[in-house]
Parts: sequence; C-alpha cells; structure tokens
Amino acid sequence: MLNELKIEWKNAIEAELRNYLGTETIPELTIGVPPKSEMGDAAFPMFPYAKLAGKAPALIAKDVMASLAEKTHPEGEILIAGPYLNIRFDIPSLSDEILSQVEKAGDSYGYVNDLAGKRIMVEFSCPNTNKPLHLGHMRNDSLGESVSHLLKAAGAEVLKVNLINNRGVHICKSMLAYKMFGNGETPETTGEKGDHFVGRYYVRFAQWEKEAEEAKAANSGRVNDPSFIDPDTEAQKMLKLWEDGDKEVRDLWEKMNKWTLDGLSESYRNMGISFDKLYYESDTYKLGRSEVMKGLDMGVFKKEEDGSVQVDLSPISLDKKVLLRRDGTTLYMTQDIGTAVKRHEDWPFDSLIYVVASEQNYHFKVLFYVLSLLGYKWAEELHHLSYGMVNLPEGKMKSREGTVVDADDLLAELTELAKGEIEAKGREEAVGDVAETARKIALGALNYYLLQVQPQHDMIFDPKKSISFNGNTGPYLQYTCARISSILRKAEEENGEYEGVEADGKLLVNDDEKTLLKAIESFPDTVRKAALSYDPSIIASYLYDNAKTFSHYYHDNQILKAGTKELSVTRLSLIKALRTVMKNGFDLIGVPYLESM
RNA sequence: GCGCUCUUAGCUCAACGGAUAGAGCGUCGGACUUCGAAUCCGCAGGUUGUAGGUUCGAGUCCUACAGGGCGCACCA
Repeated sequence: MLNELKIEWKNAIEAELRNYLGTETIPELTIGVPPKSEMGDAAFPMFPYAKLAGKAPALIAKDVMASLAEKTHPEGEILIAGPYLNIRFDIPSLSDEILSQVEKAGDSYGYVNDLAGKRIMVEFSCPNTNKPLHLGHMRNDSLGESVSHLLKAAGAEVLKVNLINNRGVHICKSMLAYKMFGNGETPETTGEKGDHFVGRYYVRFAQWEKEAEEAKAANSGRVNDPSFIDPDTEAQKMLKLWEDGDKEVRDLWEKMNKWTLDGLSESYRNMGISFDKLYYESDTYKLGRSEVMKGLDMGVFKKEEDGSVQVDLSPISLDKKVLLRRDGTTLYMTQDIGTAVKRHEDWPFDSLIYVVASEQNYHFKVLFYVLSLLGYKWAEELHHLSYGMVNLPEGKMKSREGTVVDADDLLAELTELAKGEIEAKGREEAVGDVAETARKIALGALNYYLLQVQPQHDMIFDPKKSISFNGNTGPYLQYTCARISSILRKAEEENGEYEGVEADGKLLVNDDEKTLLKAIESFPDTVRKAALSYDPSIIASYLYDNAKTFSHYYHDNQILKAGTKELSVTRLSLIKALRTVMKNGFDLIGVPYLESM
C-alpha cells in the first residue's frame, strides 16, 4: 500500500516534470528512501533534470513542489530537502490496514506470488559417503534449505534434491583402510556415529598413504619387498573390482555406506535439513553416455583420433573438454549431463538451482553450455548458486592437518554453551525442555551466522570467537521474539483487563512505531527481493533491523502500562504483528522460534 | 601464464549509481525496586587496496596496477 502510494507520487511528479521541462521525454524518476525518517518516507532526486532545465536541482525541487501543491495530488506531505523532493506519508492513518493484513495472512504473511506456477528444483549438500559433514557443508546446507524456503515463499513449487557421492576412488580408500586395519569393528562395537567411524578410516588411509610415500622417497628396502602394498594402486584395484560388481567389495561398500548415511541422516535431522528426493552417484555415474553419443550424431561434439569425445568450448572463450574417455568410460561432467536430463524427465522443472561452492564455477559454466548444445531449452533455466569458501583465521580448512571444523562437534559445542547460558540465567523452569531449547538456540546462532553473509562472499570463521549469542546474532533475534511473547502472555493473563477496548492505529505516532509499521509493510517486498536474488542475507539483515528497532522501542516505551488502555491494546497489536513477521522470517533462514528462552 | 572472483573501522560483516559510508564484536564509560540486562545508551575508531576514467552524482560502473582466494585433469 505504501508502494502503490509511492508509484502514484512518482507518476504525479513525472507528469509535473514533463510540464515543467516542456518535453515528453524525460529521464525516469527514481524512487528512493531518505536516510533519516524525519526527512520523509519517499525520496525523489531532481539531479537528472538539471541539465534539461538549465537550473539547479534544488530550484527544480522547489518549483515542482510549488506547482504540485496547487493541484490535487496523491496523499502525503511534500517536503524539500535540497535537491530532493521528499514525501511524508501519514503512517498512523495506514496502520490499522497494515496490521489487519498481517493478522489476516498470519503464517503466510510475506508470501508473494511472483514465482507462482513455477517448478523449481534445488540441489544441495551432495556429501561423500566417506566422512562426516564439516562447516563447509553446513554453509551449503543452510543456504540450500533457506533458498528453498524463500522460493516457496515466492510462490514456487520446490523440490529439494540431494546427490549422494557414494562411489569413486575416495570411497574405496576408506573401505580399503577398514579392510586392512578394521579388525571387524563396527560403529556398534565402538559406539561411534557411523559417519565418524567411516571418516576415521578415511583419515587412516591418508596416514598409510603418507607412510608409503615416505618409504618411497627414502627408497628404503620396504618398497622392493614383495609384501609392500602401495595404497593408491590398491585403491584403484578396489575401484575396478567395485565396477565389476565383485561380491565382497560390493558387500563391504553397502555396509559402510549405510553406516555413513545413517550418521549423515542424524546430522541432517539435527540441523533441520531435509530432502524430497535423493539421487545416488552409483546410479547416475553411467548416465550421460547416451547424451554424449546423441551430441556426436548431432555434430555438436567431436570424436578425437584417440577415441575420446570432446566438446569445443571456444564459443564461450574456453578451451575444450573431454566428455567420454578414450576407453568409453564416463566422467564427472558426463554424469552431471545425464543427471540433469534424468531430473528433467523425473520432474519437469522450470528451473534447477545447483547450490555448489564457487570452486566449481568452471564446471557449471561448461555443463550449462553443453546442455544447451544438446538442444535442451531448459538449459537456459539452470542456475549455479555459487557460494564462497568458509575459511579459518589461519587459512583454508585442511582435513590432512586436522583443522576441519566438524559439523556435529560444532553443533554439540554450541548446544552446550546455550545450555550453560540458560542455567546461568536460571531460566530452566521457564524454558521447560532445556536440552531442546539449547539445541534451537545453537541452531539459530549457526544458521544466522552462515546466512548473514552474502552467499558469493568468502567468509572467515573463528571457532573461538565467531559464534556468540550477543549482538547481531540468531539468539538476539530469538530473544526479541521471546520478549514479545512474554508481553503478550502477560496481557492474556490479565484477563478482562482489555476487554472491549479497540485498537486504534492512529495512536502509533512515535518514530519507532512508524519505523516498525513501515518495516512490517515492506516484508513481502523483502521476501520477493531475497527470493529472486537467491540471497537469504537480505532476510537476515531485515530481521536484525526490526529486532534492533523493537529493542530500542521497548526500552523507551511501556506497552502494558502505556497510559491508556487504548494505547496498550494498540501497541499490543503492533508487536503481535511484528512477532508474526519475525516468525515468518525465521522460517526462511532456519532460525527456530522460541516462546521463551 | 590464462580465466573467474574478492579487497570497506583493530576483527567479522552491511550499504536499489544518490543525501553526513553503517552495524556487531573488541576497548572505554553509563543504565536493572519499572512489560525478560541474551538488552539499551554513549565515546573512540574510515583518504572504501592504489592510480586513472565514465557520470549531475561512484564503496557501487569501466581500465590498469598491487594484494588475497578459486579454477585452468581422459579426479570427483
């Protein structure tokens, strides 16, 4: 409704400008927001018309205002701020309408229909089945989950898919190490979570590999000993056996995959991540060969003399890329081609978003181009949501150096910290389920931390300092809502106190109230913007601004003892609407809502 | 070497091409007999990596340079 008003003003001012400048063709008027609320609610800069008019922008603003003031114009007060023509709206007179809209829409307030009728597939996570999740995966998962929610909120039908990387030489490495050094132990016998158990053998392999390399470098007698086993050669052999369907290898593979996947599922559950459909690389890795053959027939790919199939990428200023090896086997790229085609068959999408780290920018550029060469029109609707690395203060996380931040450990540690906070504040009773509340606080802190940064930016994570519960954090947002809930509860408990008293939006006249009303009104626009740009950080900073304004407001103004019952009831309706907005926003960025904490 | 990308306060991050570049953390100093102090208020902290250019207007767009990251496999 404020938007409509702004557009009415834009049209009115443009019409006046045409009149003033004596020409029909004028630069489009831009709609801005003044830096301070006392300067008005909408800003129209007059700079672009200075040359045409041969007058200073400030003078134009004055003249246009004068002539507009004489006519009937849209609702609002015209202000002059130097070269800007600003409009102030009567926010209190709109507040009843704003608040009742929120009330009516409830859980779906903020939802828009820009993507109505669109089917969007979102691929994210894509773990290997040889180790547990780490912080890098968590950024991927938070983003994937959040973007999926955003797209739904924008009206799309969304299918979340995961591709489990459960085959390849790296998987064989953990299997081989287990075979060599496992002595038949299992997650049950050691009491470990399955993914951590398997991950330990992946690390064990790396250790073994290092020892072998050292032995080779030292050229010691061991290397020539017939009993010397080269780990890498052995892993390759195992991969071959796997591909040939060797019973023993396949059985071990099934067993270890299950261990890992059980562990990963538990992590996903704890993190609030879920998928609508799982794809397994063991099923998809051979897909794509027929697509490549089709491309050969179409003449868009070329068979080299050595028998490999390649694609010429010079039209997109790249070199060339092999799509089938000379022995006819498939590659990562081949698989992704096949998987994309299969996915479109499985669930014909209007768009497919790959949430994958920026290291793979090249891969996706090539993939999308190849699919378009194959004539798939939907290739234009593929999107790589490329996000930056999560680094440690001392640099990149390295599994070999043991600097990887484990997802389960981090979550457990944060939960423990949150529990400590609850206990330190003596909130156990008020909170009820302490463990569950602590988990939700930890999750809120983590998701907010990961999503407040724009996806494409690299970010630095300091395990000691990064995640706090104070300041610009998830728990601060949760706390804000818990406070609102607390006030609303109290109001209910004073049963009868406010009976028959009507809220009157015109009473909401102070700056914070107007700021909150404008923010509440702009929530749907914020959702739209975030969804269309696949950027949850827009929601995060929007929610933070609201929490900040509320805290300030709360500090300076009484709600239950506002002076008159009418004012109390009106303020209650304002904070209730704010809570709805916050809650709906929380859903979009994986911050759990808490009644009390 | 080539390509992509990034560089904003001590640190972590914001800022539809628009007005005096903002938050949090950290430092220092204030505010709880008042609806929850996981809060609020204040002080200090900046030549937006450097040099040019486009524009009425540039942290934002273009070019060059410096520095960081990531790619440039018949690995995934």
